[in-house]
Amino acid sequence: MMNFQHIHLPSIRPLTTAHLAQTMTLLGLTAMELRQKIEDELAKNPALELIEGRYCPNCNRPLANSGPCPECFRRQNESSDEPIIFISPRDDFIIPGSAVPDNENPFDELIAEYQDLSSYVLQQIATEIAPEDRVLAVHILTSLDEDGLLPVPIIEIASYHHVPVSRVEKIIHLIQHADPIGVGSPSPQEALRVQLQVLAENHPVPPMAEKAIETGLDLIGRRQYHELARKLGISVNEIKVISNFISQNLNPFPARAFWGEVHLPPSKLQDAYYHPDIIISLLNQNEDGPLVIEVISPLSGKLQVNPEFRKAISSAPTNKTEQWQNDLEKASLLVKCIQQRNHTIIRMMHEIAARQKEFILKGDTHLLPTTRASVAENLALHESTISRAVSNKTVQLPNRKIIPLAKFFDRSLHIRAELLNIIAQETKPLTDTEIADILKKRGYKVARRTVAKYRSIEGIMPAHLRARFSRQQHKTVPVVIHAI
DNA sequence: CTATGGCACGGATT
DNA sequence: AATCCGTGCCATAG
Repeated sequence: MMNFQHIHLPSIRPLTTAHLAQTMTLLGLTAMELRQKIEDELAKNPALELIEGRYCPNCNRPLANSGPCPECFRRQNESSDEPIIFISPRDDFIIPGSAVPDNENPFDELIAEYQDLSSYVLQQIATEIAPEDRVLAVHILTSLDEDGLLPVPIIEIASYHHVPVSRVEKIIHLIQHADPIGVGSPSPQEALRVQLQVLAENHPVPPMAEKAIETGLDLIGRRQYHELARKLGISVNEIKVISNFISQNLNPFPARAFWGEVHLPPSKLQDAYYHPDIIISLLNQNEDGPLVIEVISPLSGKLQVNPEFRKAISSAPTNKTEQWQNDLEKASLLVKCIQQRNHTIIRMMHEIAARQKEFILKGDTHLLPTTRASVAENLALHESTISRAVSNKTVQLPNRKIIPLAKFFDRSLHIRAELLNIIAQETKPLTDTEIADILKKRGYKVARRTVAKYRSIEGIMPAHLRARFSRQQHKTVPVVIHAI
């Protein structure tokens, strides 16, 4: 049923245990980790060679420019509505917002040139700032770091332009309330505080959340709920609600697409955001067309066993032959394993895309609960293979949000999304039992107790605490700022 | 008496 | 084998 004949990849033969072991290891790596690994190997193994330049990783033809191989692309495009899927070398990502222009240059030109975070924000606030403050705004915006925070002290900006600090502060205030909310804040705390305030205008927020952010963000980060609870004089559970709420609804780094549920060390998290492992987009922005799936290969050159080395091995000095032989084997093994990895990921993404196209296009409510095991079964792979392939990886969706690949396997996401809908539309605060009933009517059979759990996961407070907020008019503010 | 959270159990998933 | 998740039961708060 699936046709991969157009993708030229090595056939799958019985593997040696070494082969298997390494394939497994590589499969669990993110694109960026793989890149590191390859660089390490290149450095210490003379038998391995990277030919610089652009080659199609699927058919090995040289390519004129970056992006997909036109030949492979065309061939797949012919086969109707199947997803178009290929390995895509991308070592030169430019992420919107990460480019920090040199602010020596004339500002307006820069703005025109960079379609990035700075100009995006400036467009929003342009009409609200006095012309003479424009330079200030641009200075601030071009000084933002890649997280959307302002690393420069306000005083410095003020004295540079010989204006009072209060005037700079006023502009920062404006910037902070543009989308993404909190951008331009001097610290994560500040960004969270602004987001919380804006959110509180239209939605219930947990009591004491602001206090918690101010006094104990680091404690929340380290999950030391007990200590914070003591400090604020509230229960540990309330802290948990606050913590959930923050990670679900707020974003300490306004320029980043997601934060929270993924508990990776900061450096890994950053990599995950800037370098997704897979990119899904639409062909010509057409919602009815096939999905285009790029499996990122972190190096653009061609990785191969150095033919010179292979030849030279017969004339190796006798005390080195064993060493060289060893290098040669390891090199060819690595190359094979990387191909194997790509092949597996491609097959898996093909399967996932076929099952979850609705979710990819329309969002959380359309996720079909799926297990890794069932995908494994369909592809005749072992469950642990899929587990490896899924873990730690991130996907960029057509809406440019980057999510963990594991989200495709969330058992309850669609129900939680529906629950979010219900609560967003409620006129009076609904109790858990009532929500459970509504969900049941809509085809989701869940126990009342489970509704409570979902609420907690989503950082939503119990009915009696939602009460006093609920009559507020609903502006068109999304319930969840940086969900997905 | 009602709504909700804590704990713990068992089955599914990794 | 270890972990995650949905659920039932019970205690507690309002």
